[in-house]
Order: sequence, then structure tokens, then C-alpha cells
Amino acid sequence: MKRQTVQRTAIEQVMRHSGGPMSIEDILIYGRKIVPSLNQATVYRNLKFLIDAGRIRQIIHPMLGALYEETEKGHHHHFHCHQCNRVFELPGCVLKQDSVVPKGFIVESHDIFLYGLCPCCAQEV
Amino acid sequence: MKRQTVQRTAIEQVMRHSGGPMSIEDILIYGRKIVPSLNQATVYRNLKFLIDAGRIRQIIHPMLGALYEETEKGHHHHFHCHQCNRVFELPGCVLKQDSVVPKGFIVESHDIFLYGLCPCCAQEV
DNA sequence: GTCGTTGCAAAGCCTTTGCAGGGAA
DNA sequence: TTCCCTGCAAAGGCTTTGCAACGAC
Repeated sequence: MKRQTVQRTAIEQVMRHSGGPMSIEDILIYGRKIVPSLNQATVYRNLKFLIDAGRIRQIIHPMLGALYEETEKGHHHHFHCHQCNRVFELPGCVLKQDSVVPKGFIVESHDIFLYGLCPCCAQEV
Repeated sequence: MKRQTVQRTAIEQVMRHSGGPMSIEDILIYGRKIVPSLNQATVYRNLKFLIDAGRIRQIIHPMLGALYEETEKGHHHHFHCHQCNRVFELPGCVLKQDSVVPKGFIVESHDIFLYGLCPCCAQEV
């Protein structure tokens, strides 16, 4: 994997300008606005390449399946609004990892997924 | 869904005596020790039935896929040891839900997944 | 005897892979 | 020209569904 094709450039561009974590489908839809012939297999292959390169990260969201986001955003958590179905990135992390496990466990990392209503949808109710 | 078949009884029994969240494969393996003819489709159908009945809960674990556990265990989190590949249930929950979201968000529930080494495997290192 | 339930196989998703043609360097 | 990369189609996992036979009540 060394050649900069229009497909790879398009996928990188889509990831860079995304407002939050994206599904394969999202990436495909936006990518095809740049390269109409863009194929699903190509997206999967390039995402794998970008993951191996440490540029993006895959999240397995319990409600939404596989999502992808840039690693440069750092550690944060995800809020899923069950009304508008959007995923929000929450800045910071308040979890003191070691305080949640009994003695003896060594915590190396964690994922937190939150569910509820976003400010927009909360107002409407 | 009203009839108590040997298959359903077996699956309930397996769930009740499990040491932690179980995968479909686990349930199938242990269930077949009770009813050898037990079919995958039957397991899926009965798990769905038990979920609808509120007796068990499905967890989509980011590393391990779909797992099932009894709801009566209450809210807790899961620790995955990447050495022995077991999942541990951690008692209690220290997350103050509202402290992790910006103003306006309404948090209704959350999942926390922890990764690292269990006491057993931590000792060996 | 009813009709809910099962086993089997087929079909559906999502993701990966094989292959031949195409394009970046 | 080389050989990495793409599109397409087939194949792999996991889960769901259609259907005829079975069995709980």
C-alpha cells in the first residue's frame, strides 16, 4: 500500500471533514461525491490501511455497528441520541480507570457509550 | 411463545448457571450437553424470546460480539482480559452519568467496557 | 386436534478475498 | 514497465427466515 490513488485521497478527505464517527455507508456516500465509481471493497481496504497506519480508529458501537474516526481526536466517548440517531463526541474523560475494578485487575483501556437525547431532541420533548 | 419445550428449558438452565456473559457458541455447546439435537436457530429464537420477556439482556461487546446475560444481575460493567480472553462482571458503577456530558444532553443509560489483564494473568507477567 | 416450536436449509447482512484489468510512480 | 490498487463477483461469518414435521397442552 504505497500509491496515492484518487480513491484513497477521497476517503482521507471524507474522514478529515467528517463531523463525527462515520459508518462505512456514510463514507461510501460522501466518497462517491468525489469519486463516483468508488467501491465498497475499496473503502474497506483503505480503512484497514489507515487503521494499520494509525491514522484512524474503528469503534464497534453497540447500537450502530462499526464506525470510523480519526485518531488525532484523542480519547473521548460517544453519545448516541436515539431520537435523531446521531453520534456525538464527548470531550474529556472522567473515568478513573482503577477505581472501577477490584484489586488485582490491570486496566489498560476502556470504551464508554452513552445513550439518551441530544440537546436538540431534548428540547422538542 | 408459550410452550415449555426441553430446548427452552435447557437454554434457560444454561443461562442460569453461567459464570458470566455467554456467546451463542457457548450456549449452544452447553445446551447440547442437555439436548444434543439443539439447533442454532432454536437458540437464537429462544434468546430473542427471553430478551423480549426481559429475562436476559444482549450485550454487543466491541471485542467479542454478541453476548447474553441474565438481567437479574442488574447494572454492571464488563472487563475483558486480552490474555485469557475471559469476560468478568464488575460489581457496581461509579459513573455519574450527568457529569460526563455537556449541558443539554439527557443521559438515559450507558455501557462501559474495560480492557486489560485479570488478576490471574496479571500475576503471570 | 391445535398451533407453538423445532431442525434444516436457504437467504440476508456485513465484511473479506480472488482475480484480472488499470493506473501511479 | 512494474506491481500496487481498483472494481466486480464470489465467498465467509453471523443471524434471520421459510417450511414441513413434531410435540406440548
